[in-house]
Amino acid sequence: MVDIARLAGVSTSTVSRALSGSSLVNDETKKRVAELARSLNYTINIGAQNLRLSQNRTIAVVIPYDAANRQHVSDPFFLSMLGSLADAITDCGYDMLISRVDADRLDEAAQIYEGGRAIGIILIGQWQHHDQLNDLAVRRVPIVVWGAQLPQQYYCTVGSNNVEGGKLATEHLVSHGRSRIVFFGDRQLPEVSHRYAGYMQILENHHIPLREELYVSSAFTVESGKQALHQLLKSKIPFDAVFACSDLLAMTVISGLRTEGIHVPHDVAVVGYDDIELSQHFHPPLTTVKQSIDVAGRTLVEALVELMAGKAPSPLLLPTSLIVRSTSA
Amino acid sequence: MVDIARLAGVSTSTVSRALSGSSLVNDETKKRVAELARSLNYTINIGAQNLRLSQNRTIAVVIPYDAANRQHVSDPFFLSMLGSLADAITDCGYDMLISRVDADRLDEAAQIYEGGRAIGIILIGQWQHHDQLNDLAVRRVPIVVWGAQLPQQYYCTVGSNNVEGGKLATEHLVSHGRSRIVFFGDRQLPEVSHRYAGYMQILENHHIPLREELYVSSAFTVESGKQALHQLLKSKIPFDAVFACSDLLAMTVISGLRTEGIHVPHDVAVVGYDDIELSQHFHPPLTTVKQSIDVAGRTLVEALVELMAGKAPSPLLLPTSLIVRSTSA
DNA sequence: TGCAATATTGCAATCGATTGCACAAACGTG
DNA sequence: CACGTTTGTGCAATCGATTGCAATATTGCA
Repeated sequence: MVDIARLAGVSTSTVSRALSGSSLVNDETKKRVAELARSLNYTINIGAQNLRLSQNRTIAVVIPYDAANRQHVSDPFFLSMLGSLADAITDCGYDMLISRVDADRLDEAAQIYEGGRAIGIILIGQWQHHDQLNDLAVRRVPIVVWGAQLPQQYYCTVGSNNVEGGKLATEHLVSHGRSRIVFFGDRQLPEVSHRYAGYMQILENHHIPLREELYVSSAFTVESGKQALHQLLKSKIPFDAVFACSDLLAMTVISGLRTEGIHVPHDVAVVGYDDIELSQHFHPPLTTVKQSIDVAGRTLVEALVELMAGKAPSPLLLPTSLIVRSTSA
Repeated sequence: MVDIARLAGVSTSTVSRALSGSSLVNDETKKRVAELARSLNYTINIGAQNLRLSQNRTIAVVIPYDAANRQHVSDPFFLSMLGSLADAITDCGYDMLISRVDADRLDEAAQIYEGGRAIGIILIGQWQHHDQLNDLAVRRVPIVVWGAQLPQQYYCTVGSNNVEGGKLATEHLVSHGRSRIVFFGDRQLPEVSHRYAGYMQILENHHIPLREELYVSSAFTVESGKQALHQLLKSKIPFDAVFACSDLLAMTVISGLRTEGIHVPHDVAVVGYDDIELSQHFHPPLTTVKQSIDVAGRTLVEALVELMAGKAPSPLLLPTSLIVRSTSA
């Protein structure tokens, strides 16, 4: 900017005003400055500008990760969410910073905000970090979390209606005559526990006994799903349906059953969760509970914008819907 | 920082030095400052620090998008790459900024660098932007592109060996007795054109005539794949294999063929490209050419780091490998 | 021509950090 | 006790922008 000022024979004040289109500057001077800036490939230094104006257009997307497992980012639903957020954040004119934070030190996320790195945070992966997230909210960090609404919650969540989703899937399976429905997922996680609650309620409505042995604990990874299925089959517990907590798990289950000669949906019906793009191209096309990822991304950003504007957006539950395809006929 | 200085009864200079662990500061003072900083939840303002030190630990990942189509980020290979980059960039201690840039104005990407927003750029999506990318390189923007190496190229690319990939797939199909192999993709794109070159060469090696009608142009979207397949089937051109330029396209093709009662691999063998995670869970499990996404992410970052260190890394070709599963027996 | 009103421009302080240099206190030595 | 060292701190300039206020140039009008 100093260079431009010198070449244009004016002060940096004038250059600054000219580039920001201030009406205080002569049109001719403005034009001269603009041309010089273009010819020098000059770009305003955003860091300095942000410092001076103490503004910022960056939203941070934080992904907690387990330092012990060194797990990588690969879950398709998760990645789709990232894509959706990239779209939504860009459309609102913000920049998007992706940050992986040690799950045991989520307060580091606060530093992203307090250090002026970003003006707000979207966190994907509520897991069991409820207390840490509450701490962040108490510190007045503008943060919106993708996940389930819990009691005693001071931070804002956006999530799909997991209870409803659990009900939809279970009701569908029951209405197709299934009664020994395996629940496949980790109910220690808030979102999954809500789905389990929906599952239980439908069973109760239909006077179907809830069997603890039909709860199969599995993390969201393919490896974990394979193992859990293996355990289940080995235990010889009879079942005629599986409600899996993600499409990826559902696909894993279907593949596993197929190698055992168990036919889907004839012998065992399967319903997944998420409706990722590949579910419809899977064979057989997957019956699943849809969470609209596009809507999710947009809603997260909207909630954050509200929060940053000083409002207190209430936790949001997005509707889910059952997509019936061929794994549950 | 001023507050801390006042409370600790020292100057900001001392606070700055204390926090940065300078040996010039008395240990006792250091401790006092550190405790105050902790109790006040103080975090250093990174923007100001960057400005003063003219440093920066941010790498921008740029995704060109077509303003006309408003297409969203959803391709699974692409999303996996994003995840892989997030891992690699974080592991190297950098921050990751995601930026979608109008494909016709890629020079805007230069502003991210020149404006001090990031110290280097990784661009995913070479498409047909060769000239614009060359312009960026000429402007000395540290940029590494995921894509194919082209003649007259001044920017650094990292990509898989597409010619080899094309050969692997075609050779495999030919060796299984297929001779009317449809090539499914858009050969106007550099990477695809290299795969096509490999395809052609293997055909020639085996004295199989190259038939223009077996080239089916399709973009990387499901929609486009469906349409292209529809055209192909309508034209009644006989074929006994398909080499699709992505796993997503391969799955689309297999689904489409199945609804027409054409059996894979008995009637038509199919080979995909990418080896995304879901390919192995697809039914039938997909034979495909693997590009290792983990390696890709790490390599892109390494190349960029070299480039930023002032070296001139040569374009890199990552090896591809054929993963034989059940769609090509 | 003289003076007020208006249009442009520059000076200098500021955002929050870092750091070279000067200075003061404490210490060691002859 | 005087003087050179070592140690610890503070002052003030700096990074690249913005902006209130003062200063100057231009114009309009009596």
